[in-house]
Amino acid sequence: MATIKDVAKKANVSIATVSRILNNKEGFTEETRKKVMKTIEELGYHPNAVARGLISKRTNTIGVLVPRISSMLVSDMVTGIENVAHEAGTSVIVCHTESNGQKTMQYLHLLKEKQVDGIIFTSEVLLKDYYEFISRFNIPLVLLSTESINFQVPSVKVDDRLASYDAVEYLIGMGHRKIGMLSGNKKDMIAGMPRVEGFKMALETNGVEVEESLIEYGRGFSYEDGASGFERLFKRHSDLTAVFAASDEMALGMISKAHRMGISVPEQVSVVGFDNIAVSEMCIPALTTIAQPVQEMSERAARMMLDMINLNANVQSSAYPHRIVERESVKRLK
Amino acid sequence: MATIKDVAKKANVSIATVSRILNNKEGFTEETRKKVMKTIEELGYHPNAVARGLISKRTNTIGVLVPRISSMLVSDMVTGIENVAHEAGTSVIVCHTESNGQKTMQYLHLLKEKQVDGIIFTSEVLLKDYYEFISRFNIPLVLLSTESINFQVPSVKVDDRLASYDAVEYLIGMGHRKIGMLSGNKKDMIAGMPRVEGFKMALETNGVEVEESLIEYGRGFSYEDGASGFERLFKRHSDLTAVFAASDEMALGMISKAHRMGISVPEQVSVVGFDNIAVSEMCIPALTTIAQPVQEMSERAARMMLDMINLNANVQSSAYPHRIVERESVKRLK
DNA sequence: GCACAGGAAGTAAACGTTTACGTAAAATGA
DNA sequence: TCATTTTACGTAAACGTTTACTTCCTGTGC
Repeated sequence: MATIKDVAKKANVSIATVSRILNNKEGFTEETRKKVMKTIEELGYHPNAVARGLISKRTNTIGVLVPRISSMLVSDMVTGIENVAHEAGTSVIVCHTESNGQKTMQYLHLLKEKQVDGIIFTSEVLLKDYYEFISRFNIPLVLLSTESINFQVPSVKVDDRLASYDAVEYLIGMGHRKIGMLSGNKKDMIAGMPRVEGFKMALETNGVEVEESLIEYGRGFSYEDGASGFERLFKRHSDLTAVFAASDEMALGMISKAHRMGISVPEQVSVVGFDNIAVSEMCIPALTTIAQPVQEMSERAARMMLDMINLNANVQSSAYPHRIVERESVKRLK
Repeated sequence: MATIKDVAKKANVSIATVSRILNNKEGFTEETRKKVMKTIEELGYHPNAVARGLISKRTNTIGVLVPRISSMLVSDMVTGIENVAHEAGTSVIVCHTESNGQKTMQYLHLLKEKQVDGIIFTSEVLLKDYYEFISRFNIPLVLLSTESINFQVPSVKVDDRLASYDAVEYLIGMGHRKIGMLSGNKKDMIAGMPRVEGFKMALETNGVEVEESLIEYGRGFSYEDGASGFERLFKRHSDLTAVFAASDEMALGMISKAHRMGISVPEQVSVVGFDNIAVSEMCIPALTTIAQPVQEMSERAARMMLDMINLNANVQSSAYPHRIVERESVKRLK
C-alpha cells in the first residue's frame, strides 16, 4: 500500500512537502503541487487517518450511545447525527447500550481507547459513573433527548413536562374529562416522571380531579407496555373517554389492544401519543401525537458537538419546541 | 494523559513488558504483572487504540453502508451487526449513503482512510466502482440483503424471487385470482425485478393469466410509493381482490390509502407485505407478510465479516429462509 | 554589490504502541 | 559442576503521519 514516503520518493520531494500540499499548509509552488498530485493519482495513494490521528490527537470520529428504545426513534437520531457529522468529515460509531449499565461502561472505555473526539449520549439517565469517566478524560459530551440534573452537561431536548401538559390540555379542550395515562417507567427521571407531572398538572389546572389509579406505569415505553397497560387501566376505569400515552409505541399498543377488546378508537376512547415516529401517520387511525423534532434535535446535538470539538466552544443547552400533530385518534366530545 | 511510558517508568519496567502484560504475550512473572496492573490502575491508564492500530494494521472497526430504505429495516440491521461486532471487540461506523453514488464513493474513501478492517454493504446494488475500489485495497466485504451478479462477493440474503412466489401462491391458495402487485423500482436488480418475476411465475404456474397492467412500479419502496401506487392500480383494476406489496411500508401505504378511499382491508381487498418490520404487527389490520429474519441475517453477516478478518476465512454466501407470517390482512375467499 | 527578507523545500523528532532481537539470570540436565 | 536451555525482561526500530526548525535560493532595496 502506498504511503506518503512512496509519493515523496516518486515525486522527488520530501514527505513534508507532500503533507503540506495535502493539508493546504502553504510553502509550495503550484508546479510542485501539480507534480505531487499527479503521482498521488498514479500511486492511488490515500492518507492513513490512523497515523494522522496518532499525531494530531484527532480522530474525526464521535461515539453515539443509544439505548434500546423505539428502534424508529433511535434510527432517526442516528441518521440526523450522522448526516451533519459526515458533512463535517467526521464519522460516527454507534453503541447500543441496551440500557445496561455495565455494557455502557464497556462502551465508554472502548470509545476512550479509540480516542473519539466526543460522545453523544441519548435518551437515558446519565449516571454518575458515566459522567465521571467521561469528564475525567475531558471528552466533549452532549446529551440528546435527556438531560442531567446533577451535572452540568449541554443537552438538547423538549420540555417533557410542558409537552405532556399540552397534550392533556388538548384532550380537555376536546371535551374529555375522564382521562387515563399510560406512563413509561416510574423511575425514569427524564421521560417518565416529568410526563406524569405534566399530566397531573393539566388536570388540576383545569379543575379535573386527579386519581392515581388513572395512571398506569409500564416497564418501559414499548408497544407491549402500552397494550398490557391499557388492558389493566381499562379494567379499573371502563368509563374513560381518552388516554394520553407516554410514547407512540405505547399508543399503538393500546389501539391494537382496544381493537381486540372491541373498543373502537377514537369513537369510544381517544388517544394521543408522544414522539411522532414515522409510523404514527401510517396507522389506522392515524395517531394524534406530540411531535418532537427528532431529526432537527439530533442535527443540533451533532452541531453542538462539532462546535465543542472544533471551536472549543462553550455551548448552551437548548430546549426544542414540541407541537401537537392532529390526526385522527381523538374525537371531539360535544 | 498517561501513556504506556508513564506506566513503565512508574512500575520500573520497560514499555515492552507493559505491552506484553496487556496483550497476554508471555514473558513476565505473576509478580510483575501485579505490580504493573496496580500502577495502571493508579494512573488510570488506557491503551491508545490509534497507536496500536497504526502498528498492528488493525483498527477493530468495520464500516456499514446503509441506504435510505425503511428506517426500521436499517435500524434492525445495524443493531444486529453492532451486537455481534461488539461481542468481538470491534466497533461499527454507520454510513448513510442515501442511495447516492457519489456519497457512497465518498464514504468508501473515508472508510479506507480510516483503515477499517472490513465493510458490510447493505440493501443496494454493488456498483462496479464500489467493488473495484474496495477490492483494490483488499478490504474484506460482505453483502447484506443484496448480492452481486457480476462480482464474486459473499452475501447474506433471502431468495427474493422465491419469497415473492410463495407470497403470491399463498394468496392464490386463499382463493384469490385477481391479484395486483405494488412493486418497487423496476430497475432494482435485487429487490425489484426478482420479486416481480416471482409474482408472475406464481400466477403462471397456477394458471392465472398475467397482465402487465396488474403491476404498478414505484420509485422506491416507501409508504408514499405504496399509497400512490395503489390508487393508480385500483383505478385500472377496481375488481382486484388482493395485492402483493414489495415492502411492508408500501403495504401500509396502501392500507391507509384504501381506507381513505373507502375500501376496507381485508374485506374488499387483501394484502400481503414483505419484510415483517416491527410495526407490521402493530397496525390494524395486522399485516400478513413475508418475514426476512433480518436480525439473524445481520448477525450472520457480521460473523462472516469477522471470520474474513480474523481467520482470513473464505466464507460462503448464505441464503436465508423466508417465511409467511399470517396475520389479519388477508381474507379467505370461499 | 551587498544585506536581508521571504518563500520553497528538506530534516528529523514526535505521537503511543508492538515486536524482533539481544542479554542476563535462572532453571535444567548430565 | 558446567553446558545448555528457558525465562524474564530491556532496547530500539517500526508503523505513517505532522510540524518545528533549518537551509537554500530568489528577489528586493539601497
